[in-house]
Amino acid sequence: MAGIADVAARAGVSKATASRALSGVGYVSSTTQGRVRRAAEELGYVPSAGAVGLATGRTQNIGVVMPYVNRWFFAEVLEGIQQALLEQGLDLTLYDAKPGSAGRARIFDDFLARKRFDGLIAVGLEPVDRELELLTRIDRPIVSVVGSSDLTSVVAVDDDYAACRATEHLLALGHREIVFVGGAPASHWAHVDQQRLAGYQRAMEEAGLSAFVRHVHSEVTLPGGYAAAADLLSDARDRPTAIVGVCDEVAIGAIIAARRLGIQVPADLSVVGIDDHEFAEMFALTTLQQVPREQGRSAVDVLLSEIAEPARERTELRMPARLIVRSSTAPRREQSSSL
Amino acid sequence: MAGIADVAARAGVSKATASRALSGVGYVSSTTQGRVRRAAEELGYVPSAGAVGLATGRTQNIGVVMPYVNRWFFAEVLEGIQQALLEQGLDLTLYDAKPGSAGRARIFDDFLARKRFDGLIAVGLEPVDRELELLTRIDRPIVSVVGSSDLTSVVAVDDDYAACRATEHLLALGHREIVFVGGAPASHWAHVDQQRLAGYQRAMEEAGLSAFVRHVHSEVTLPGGYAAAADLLSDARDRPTAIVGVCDEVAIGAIIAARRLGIQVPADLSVVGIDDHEFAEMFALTTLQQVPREQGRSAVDVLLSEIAEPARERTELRMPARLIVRSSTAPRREQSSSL
DNA sequence: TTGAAAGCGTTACCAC
DNA sequence: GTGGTAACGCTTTCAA
Repeated sequence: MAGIADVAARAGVSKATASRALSGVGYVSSTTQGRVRRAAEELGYVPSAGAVGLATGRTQNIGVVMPYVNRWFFAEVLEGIQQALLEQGLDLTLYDAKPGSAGRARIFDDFLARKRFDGLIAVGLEPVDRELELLTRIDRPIVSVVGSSDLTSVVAVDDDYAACRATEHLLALGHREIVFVGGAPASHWAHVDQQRLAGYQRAMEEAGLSAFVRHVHSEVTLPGGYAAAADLLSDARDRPTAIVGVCDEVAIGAIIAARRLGIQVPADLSVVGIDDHEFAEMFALTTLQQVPREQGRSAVDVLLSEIAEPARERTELRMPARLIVRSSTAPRREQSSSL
Repeated sequence: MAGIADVAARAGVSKATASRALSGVGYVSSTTQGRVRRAAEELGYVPSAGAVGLATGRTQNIGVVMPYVNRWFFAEVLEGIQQALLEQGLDLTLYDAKPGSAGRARIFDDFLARKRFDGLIAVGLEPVDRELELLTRIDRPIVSVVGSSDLTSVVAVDDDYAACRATEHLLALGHREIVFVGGAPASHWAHVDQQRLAGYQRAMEEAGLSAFVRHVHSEVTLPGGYAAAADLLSDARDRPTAIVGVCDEVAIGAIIAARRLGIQVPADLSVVGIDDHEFAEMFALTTLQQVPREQGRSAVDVLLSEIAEPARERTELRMPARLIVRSSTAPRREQSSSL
């Protein structure tokens, strides 16, 4: 375990000079720098992260808190963050804070307080009040991905717009009986669900179809969408002609359910999602694309700026989703039952 | 930023005593301990991780390296690890090392060398030689999840057995034309694919059906299985009556492909997977269950023992998968084409 | 049972 | 341009 003292000794300089030569901060003649570098190389010198942290107050480590890692959106964001941090030579400490779990309480009470990071990225956290307060105490820059927050920077997609655009797409195809599937009453995804539901409602209202607004709850997962749609579609009499899924996973669940019931997609039923999930292509799903990986990268950019310049005011980056038309949507068909 | 000195001052003792009182190591009278604890409480004292690390040589942090986080198995393992670590009050630093990426090289060259962790869990890594060498240099306990390794402890499912069992299940149902789907020629999943393929082959051979052994390559993802199966099943003439998927994702892709081609599962085609993926239930998939979350937890157990007792010899934990019969498999039907 | 002081490995300030 | 040296915040001997 060669330390900087060993490097200095071998290069015939002081620790101070060695430090400067290695970090590139401050004056060093290029010849000594060369000598020091070589010495470090030869000794296989690796600075001790703990010591650097102690001395500089910077841990070179970013914390990431998210409630799930096994769901597409979260996993993608995480990968985006990881990649961006890697390029900067920063470590990433992961905190998996499942809503309501004992672990979550522990994370907020103990782990975050330890502040083993220079900044924090909170993905889809939806903190409750107590948690929010603990978060503010942390005194490190925080950026939220997904949702909204008055006290952190935010990187997210415009959920309201996405759902509205999805609904308009169906309306333009002549659909009227459009139901919005997704979002449990007490979802920890609350903000997003709500925004997307609102966008759907707005589009319906603007089309003068307030009376047709219909929202079916479901767990926000593929099996959840499957179950909800299976139920919704089982009654042939008041079956909608189109579905807006709160996200692609739910939409795909709905497509699978429809197929099992012998309902043709898109001939009998149009389905649109939001995400552009990795399975979207396979199910020919029309969707509003967001790129969570990019959101992760952006979150890192924003966070690093705030770390570099603490006085900076908070940023809010809200990206528009782009409509991708595949073949899960089609014009409303004249139905025999419409007599 | 109250430090231990502040706590000591407030409690009217020395830093040394305060340290002992707080950590519970060494002699302290219970009255002073009480006083110190209270003082710490009142000041909201939180020890500086960096300083503790410097002084003790322990970072209270575990590194986790995996090639993906957005795939079911990896995400589940990660959650299991995270939970177990959380309970122990340990942090988790994540390194996402995509095979062949520039980031991966960086992780091995720079990040792991920094040793900001007391031990390492490598999930499905399949390191190449150079990487293996770097890994051994680290001088910290390492446990591998998935695969095999002579120089680290291993926690994994018995892949050969699982595939063999899956195949036997189909054989028992009367199937002969059983094809194994999954595994690209140069997969970074190589070891697992290989073991499972071997298990399938063994079962076929033992049943005297060596001539029927057939392996179709596919990317080890749901869309990959879909594509491979769509291709495999398109030709009605030499269509198998059963498929063993290298994992559930591939198996489910195959089921979806079959349905789209109008092939009935399980009437015309039996499909069995390995995993018990979260979607397995929804597709009524017969499968060999492994519980990656448990593997993650076990990996943590093993690792912590090795950290506590460095001389300990390496452990190898290989768990058997359990057959779960749902309804994607059925007895081979007498076929009209079998005339 | 307690306290003083010596590390742990860097960085950064201030003379030289 | 370079070298002392004091932090950084904690743990851990060793004496008292």
